[in-house]
Amino acid sequence: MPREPVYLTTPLFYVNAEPHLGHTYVTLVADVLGRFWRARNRPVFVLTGTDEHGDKIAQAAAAAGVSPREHADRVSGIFRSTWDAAGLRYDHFIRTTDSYHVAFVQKVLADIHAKGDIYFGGYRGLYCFGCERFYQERELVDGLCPDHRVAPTELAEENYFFRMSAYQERLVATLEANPALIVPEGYRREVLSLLREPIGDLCISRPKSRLAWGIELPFDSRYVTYVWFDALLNYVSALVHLGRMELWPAAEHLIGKDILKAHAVFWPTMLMAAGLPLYRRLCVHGHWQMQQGKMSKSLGNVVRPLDMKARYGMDAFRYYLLREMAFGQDAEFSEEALVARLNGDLANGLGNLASRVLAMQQRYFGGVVQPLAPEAADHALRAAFAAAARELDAHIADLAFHRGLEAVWRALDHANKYVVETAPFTLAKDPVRLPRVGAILHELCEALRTAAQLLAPFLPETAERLAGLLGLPATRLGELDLPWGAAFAPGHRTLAPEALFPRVEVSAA
RNA sequence: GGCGGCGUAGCUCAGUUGGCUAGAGCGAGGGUCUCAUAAUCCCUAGGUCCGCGGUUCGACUCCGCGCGCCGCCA
Repeated sequence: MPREPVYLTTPLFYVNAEPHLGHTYVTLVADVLGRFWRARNRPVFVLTGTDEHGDKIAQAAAAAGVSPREHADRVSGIFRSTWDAAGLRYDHFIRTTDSYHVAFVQKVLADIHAKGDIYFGGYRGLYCFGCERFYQERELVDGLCPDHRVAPTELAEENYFFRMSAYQERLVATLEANPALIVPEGYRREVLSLLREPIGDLCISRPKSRLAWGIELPFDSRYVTYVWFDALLNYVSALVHLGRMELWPAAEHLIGKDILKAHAVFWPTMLMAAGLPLYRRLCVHGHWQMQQGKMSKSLGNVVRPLDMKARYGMDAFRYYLLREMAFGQDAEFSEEALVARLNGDLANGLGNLASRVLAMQQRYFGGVVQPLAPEAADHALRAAFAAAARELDAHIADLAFHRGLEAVWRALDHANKYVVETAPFTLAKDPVRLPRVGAILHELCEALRTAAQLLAPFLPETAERLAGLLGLPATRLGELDLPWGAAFAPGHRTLAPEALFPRVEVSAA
């Protein structure tokens, strides 16, 4: 049976800032889902990249005394190298300045123009030359530009407009017919509520006299295309370029709630105009609120992923982000909470379990795994892990990463309890009971192996290390996916324990 | 101003279609084991479930109003 592919996308990151927590979170989610579905034998493709056109980029480049292209090259390179260094995987990295992307955007613009869904029209508004942008009345302070404190000029400008309004009705009908098109549910309702009002048409051009750093309109060289029309098309242009359009209907866009409207209104109507099917799902996450603590103040509240990796290890950082945020809702970021998760869940929970099991295996049997002889408590342990596996799958399909991890930890907690209740360290004092001790430890090795398998998409380094300590140096999850009892052949040896997660002292900050 | 979300133990939150004495984790306090990363395990919190009304045999869970945060839109 052919497996349905999963095409995951992150937003294209605007090259006006270096990678911070928001960029990192969504890229991490793409990485985790990619690993998760690959492990379940579904074809996966992950796309990320950078958005490089526009006013702000041209300004930043000018301020730095370089060309827009040079500026974009530099920052785009930082994004790419950051994801690589952080171990966040993607299959293709697209830049909106890539020639194939530019060509594709122009082709789509030409097609929609020819079809009659792009028209030329006038626009009149209040323009601030300092900001190089139009202002709404309500944005002004005492009638003045809030930044420059000068009165904006009333300016009339002619531009091209995309006939977005023509697709409003169809979009509403589509959303109503597909309850899972936008998740979590709250965001779908928000979009439907937004669509109760006329959405109007979308201005998609800027005269070159005002902005030259963009993709030229194929039907009028005096203009470049503006923002979203350029950036959104990346999701398709990359596939066209790579000859992978069979992935298109499988698209699952991961975005932050700040760009919901662009992805839930602009993008679907653009696809309709372009004659393409809609994406499968739009997955909207909340924002990380920065705690105004002393730690982050000096850093300007910027959390840099590689700093976190250096300080706590990438897996601990990954675990914290996934465990602490309910996908869709806002969450607060704090290093104290990260350390609490690291010490409590990772070190005391998972890490310590591995240590005690491997130490006993070593001490009592020289690392050699003994035969199984399941009793009631053993069956209960197995059941706990079987339940965790089921719950994990259900929660991840729902993007509830925090619930999925919680389910795995319930099983790990059960295993720690099992150690105390079966007390192999006490039984070991009586040579007659040694076979039972061996059987208990075998059960626990299976528990650890199962944990490694379940956690691999979330904590890839840890899963690999744990498998190695168990004497199963398989790096591919499939090799760990065995029936309980099948992983350790007679004579199999485990290694001496080593701390998976050293505790971090709370005062260190 | 319109629409939507949220408001549950110190903290972070669960609480399916309304129903037995409202739960978990962390923190805090007490205890235990000793295999382990001074870790594990056990016990302990008596919280106006934002407030006020209403529907109901019965509401944290439904309805209305109000208050407080937050978001989107105008």
